[in-house]
Amino acid sequence: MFTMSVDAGVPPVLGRVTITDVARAAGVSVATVSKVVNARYGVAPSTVEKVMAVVNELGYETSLIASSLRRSRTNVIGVLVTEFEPYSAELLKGIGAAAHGTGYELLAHSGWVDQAPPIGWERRSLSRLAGTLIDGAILVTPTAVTADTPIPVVAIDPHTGRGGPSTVDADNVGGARAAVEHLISLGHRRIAHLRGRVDLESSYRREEGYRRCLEKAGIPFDPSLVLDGDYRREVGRTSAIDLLDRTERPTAIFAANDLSALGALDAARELGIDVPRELSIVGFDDIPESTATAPRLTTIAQPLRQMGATALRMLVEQLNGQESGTRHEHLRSELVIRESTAPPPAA
Amino acid sequence: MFTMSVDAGVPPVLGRVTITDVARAAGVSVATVSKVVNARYGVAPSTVEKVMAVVNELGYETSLIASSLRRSRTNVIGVLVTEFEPYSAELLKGIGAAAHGTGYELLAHSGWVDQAPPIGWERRSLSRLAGTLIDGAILVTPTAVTADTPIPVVAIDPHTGRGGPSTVDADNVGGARAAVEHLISLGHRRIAHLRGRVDLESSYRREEGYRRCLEKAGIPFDPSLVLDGDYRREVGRTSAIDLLDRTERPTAIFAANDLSALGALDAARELGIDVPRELSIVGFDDIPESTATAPRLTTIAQPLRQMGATALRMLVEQLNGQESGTRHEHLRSELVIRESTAPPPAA
DNA sequence: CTGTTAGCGCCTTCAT
DNA sequence: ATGAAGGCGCTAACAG
Repeated sequence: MFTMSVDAGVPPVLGRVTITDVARAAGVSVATVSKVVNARYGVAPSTVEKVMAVVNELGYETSLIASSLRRSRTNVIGVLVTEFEPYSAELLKGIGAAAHGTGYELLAHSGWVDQAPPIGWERRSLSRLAGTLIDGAILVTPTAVTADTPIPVVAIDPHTGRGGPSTVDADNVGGARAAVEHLISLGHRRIAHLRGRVDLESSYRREEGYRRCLEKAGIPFDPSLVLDGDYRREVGRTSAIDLLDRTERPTAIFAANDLSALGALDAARELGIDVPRELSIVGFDDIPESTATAPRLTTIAQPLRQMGATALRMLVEQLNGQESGTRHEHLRSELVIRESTAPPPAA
Repeated sequence: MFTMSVDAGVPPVLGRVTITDVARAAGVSVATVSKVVNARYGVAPSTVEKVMAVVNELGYETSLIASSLRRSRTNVIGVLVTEFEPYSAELLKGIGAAAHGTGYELLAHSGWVDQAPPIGWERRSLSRLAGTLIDGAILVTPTAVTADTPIPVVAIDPHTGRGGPSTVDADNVGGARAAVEHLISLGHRRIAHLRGRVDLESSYRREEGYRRCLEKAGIPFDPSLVLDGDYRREVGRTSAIDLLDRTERPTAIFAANDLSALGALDAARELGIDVPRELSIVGFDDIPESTATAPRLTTIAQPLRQMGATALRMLVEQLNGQESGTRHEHLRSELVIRESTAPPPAA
């Protein structure tokens, strides 16, 4: 505990310092301490001084939990994620940067560290934190948000864009089409797809973009070329191995996100398949990790930091009552050509 | 609020659903609901069923805050950071990965979004969350931790390694020496240094490594070549501009972390100075962003994910009472040569 | 098996 | 100007 050397004859306190400890040490009531700490009127200057001295000596800080249980506002915004992976980490950076000057602290919560998050996980998380600890929340890739949340909410890349809370996402269909168009323009015809998380809208949109683009180019859709990537590296790797072990393997893979694309890259390396000479790979997201590989990943860049920042600003507007209706912010995504794509082998 | 269509004649509830709402709707006492929800013994099966039905209908979840105020344990580990930037984001990824299977949820807290964190910021954050919300904490780059914290704590890259809580860090002196040796071996003699945050031990160690290495190579130490980088991109940029505007500018810069190295890269680009032909830059950390630049950054890699994972494991051991004494884990850092370093211009 | 009671730490009337 | 009392939502001990 933070019991430092106590000069003024105040006895040290065991455990966490509470308002009661301060009150006892200062010889006043807890109510008075509360008033002093929260700068309320009606306390004699001499009392204020006395109490503050004890507060400093004991290193007292009001418990966020206790006060939030009592108060209505906490000035804390919650960021609810299933996991801290590169995607949510990027959003967090953007959210954090945008939080400067708003007066809100940030609390990022990751439940479900043990189990896979069930559909609707965000409801549980929200229920556990809302109403008391946090004033509003940013939901990262929620699966089943409804409109009637207990506190203001903004969802990033949610399952369903309409009818629910305000949302932020990037152009998924357009991005996917740009990715596949790029591959087609290089000459690829056998293009596989590593699908995203089935509980997310973005997965469907990206697959839709993939199919539409094939269709437009007159390439027949082959369902056997679409496997699960689940937005995860290991799943992407496994599916890619399946794909690449076939006698007539695809010459290109469009992965629904960078993580699964990195998994595909892992697979190619393991199988001794050269990227991009023998296999082209395109990802989606543009997480920083996508430049750390050799070859560097060609991908569809989503403005993740900006998406996070936008979500935070929208939420703060709601919290400050400046904005009432729900908004749906769509940001642009764009093709970033790096080193993982090339024309297919001459074969 | 999560009031869904209520079938069993339970009236909808306004605001967050509390245990009282459930009790009232189910026609039992709050104590009984609590027992049911927490799977305690001594409740009739029929009652359990009845209560659970209402719980599901109303979408009730126990408030983390209220229960943590009452209980001693919460099974939540706090990660206290000043800011969500690339460094702490990497740690968070490692911490999150290591949390799988431990039974602990994660709560990452960033206070100080408005103000610069004062020395000892971690004490306030800890006081606000400890004792109730979180069972233990990982402190990221704390500035003045003492040994007597109210809850078990592990510090990552703290101000002082000894006498305080358990710590995790990487080899700072060795890393810095490797960086500067690399530059010297390339032929550099005028090597500048962008110093880190003055409130952190790691800054001193890296500067120490820099000076020792110069000394060993017989290069006189020039204090005018050491400027503040503050571990931040913008500060690194400003200082680098100062350095590069001089008539006799350095041929190489060793930045105390990648962020300030990226700032130096920004500065060079603005001034039209070619990296690495006219200026070499070495960073420290190996955040994913260090590969996203052109040229890619040569840097000292700290195993950030692993550091986070180690910290989590150490903390869990403390929480489970398997480990009592404080430990200091030192991980290795290593030079990663990429594209931002080359021999100095022939001049 | 169920309900009543007390209290976690804090803030807010409302008396004094 | 100060303090006593009630209550936020919940759980643990005890009573019935």
